[in-house]
Amino acid sequence: MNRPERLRASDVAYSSIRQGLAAGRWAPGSHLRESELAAELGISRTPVREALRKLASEQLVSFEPHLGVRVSGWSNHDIEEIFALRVELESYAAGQAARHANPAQVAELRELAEKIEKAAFGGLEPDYVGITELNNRFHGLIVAAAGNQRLVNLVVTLVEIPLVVRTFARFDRQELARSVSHHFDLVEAIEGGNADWAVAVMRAHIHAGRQVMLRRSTGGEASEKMMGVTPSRNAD
Amino acid sequence: MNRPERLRASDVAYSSIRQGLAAGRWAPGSHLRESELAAELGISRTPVREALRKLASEQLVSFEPHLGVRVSGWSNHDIEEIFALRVELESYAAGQAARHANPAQVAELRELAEKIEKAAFGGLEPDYVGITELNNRFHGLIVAAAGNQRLVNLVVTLVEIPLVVRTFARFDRQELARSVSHHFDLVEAIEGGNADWAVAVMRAHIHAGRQVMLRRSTGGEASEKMMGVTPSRNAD
DNA sequence: TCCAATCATATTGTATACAATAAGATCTCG
DNA sequence: CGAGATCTTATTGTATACAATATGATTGGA
Repeated sequence: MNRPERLRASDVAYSSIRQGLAAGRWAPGSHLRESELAAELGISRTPVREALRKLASEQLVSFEPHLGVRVSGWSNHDIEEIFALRVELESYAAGQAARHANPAQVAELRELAEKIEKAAFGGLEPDYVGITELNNRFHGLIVAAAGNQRLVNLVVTLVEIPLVVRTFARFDRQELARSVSHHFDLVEAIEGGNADWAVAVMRAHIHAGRQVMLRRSTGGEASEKMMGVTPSRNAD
Repeated sequence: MNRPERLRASDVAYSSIRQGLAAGRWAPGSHLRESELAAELGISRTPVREALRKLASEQLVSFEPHLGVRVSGWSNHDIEEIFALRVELESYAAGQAARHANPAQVAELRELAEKIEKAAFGGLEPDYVGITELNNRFHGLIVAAAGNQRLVNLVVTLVEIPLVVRTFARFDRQELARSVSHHFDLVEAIEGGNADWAVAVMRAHIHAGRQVMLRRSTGGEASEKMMGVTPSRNAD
């Protein structure tokens, strides 16, 4: 029935390395060697190279000729740049979603907003992994509802970065409550077709997220210029 | 003194193919064969593949597994998407430029605006190639003056598309005059640090450009869904 | 004659071998 | 002992050979 769907080795390599990056397997600044990755995946360097170049084009790793790729680290400056663009692009997306979203999309948005609330406050501790996953789907759906495929592509590469930095573990209960509240506001604005409201809420929502990201990193461990994740090995 | 600066074959391939795309060497939809390009450039398929994948990540060509790459065509829908994003991103950039641009950048902007005026109206016929080149530098400088490197990356990939479609040949004298006027307005707004003004002018400027692009293509040759350029060969 | 299955061929995908480059180690000379 | 040049080695860059896949032609049957 469903064909074997033979995967290309380069796709396997891409997914695998990308997942490793998101999981914080390598410390920011680590040098990724093509042969190591290839050996581990049981394939040759060729598809690994292809995967690494694609990841470089998404700025998840940095590439320098003859030196290979390094895992990108995210300074406060990077975070500022990314959130500044998210404010513009995602607020525009919210406005367009308010104009174009269909009832099914609105229903799914509401469902996601409720699930996020449950993941945040349904148990004794917030389920950060669940929140991250659901939040990405919520934001992704709004961008998709805007009906601009290129916008989707742009935002995906911007949003996935903070994901690497385990965003939501930085939120305290009050900040989580604010975020949840924004989500319901967005659903209401979009459902009502009120683009101006949707834009305003989204701008505020992203600004609030930006604030959390910057506050924690500067106030935390001193002089930690690069914010990454705790590597499980290969810290270089 | 200056080291030989040995170029990598993949970079040569990238520049060469990219230039060919901008020059309209292949019709939209054409199938680019790795071996052909490799033979022509006197290199192997490996660096050609790398170059093609990079061009695919910039959406200058489309890639499908096992089928290779095709030269992208630009439908009205594509143009709409691209200009919608340019309105948001470049107007934001203009606002930031008004806040952060230094006197040297302002001077260069004014110089470029004057050169564009000369290229448009200095001779008997507008120098479309010159206008395109200068206009790209003008817009690029504003984006650069905004001080957000990621914004530069995003806008570059959006702006280069219309370049492929020979934008300025679509402008009549009145439209050229309007465009030139906008440029001087932008310089004045940015020089005065008036972000609100700069944003407004840039939004209007991009909208006007969008209008020209869409009007010509729908009104011109009938049922021409894909807007490309006249291919010099290999129309497939 | 038309449709379907099979096969041939061109093209992409991957592996591997080799070349070129850069970083580090070692050695030499002051 | 230190600084600099040279050499070694690890890693990336490129070429080429081979495998897998998709497209189109051809053939056989209804």
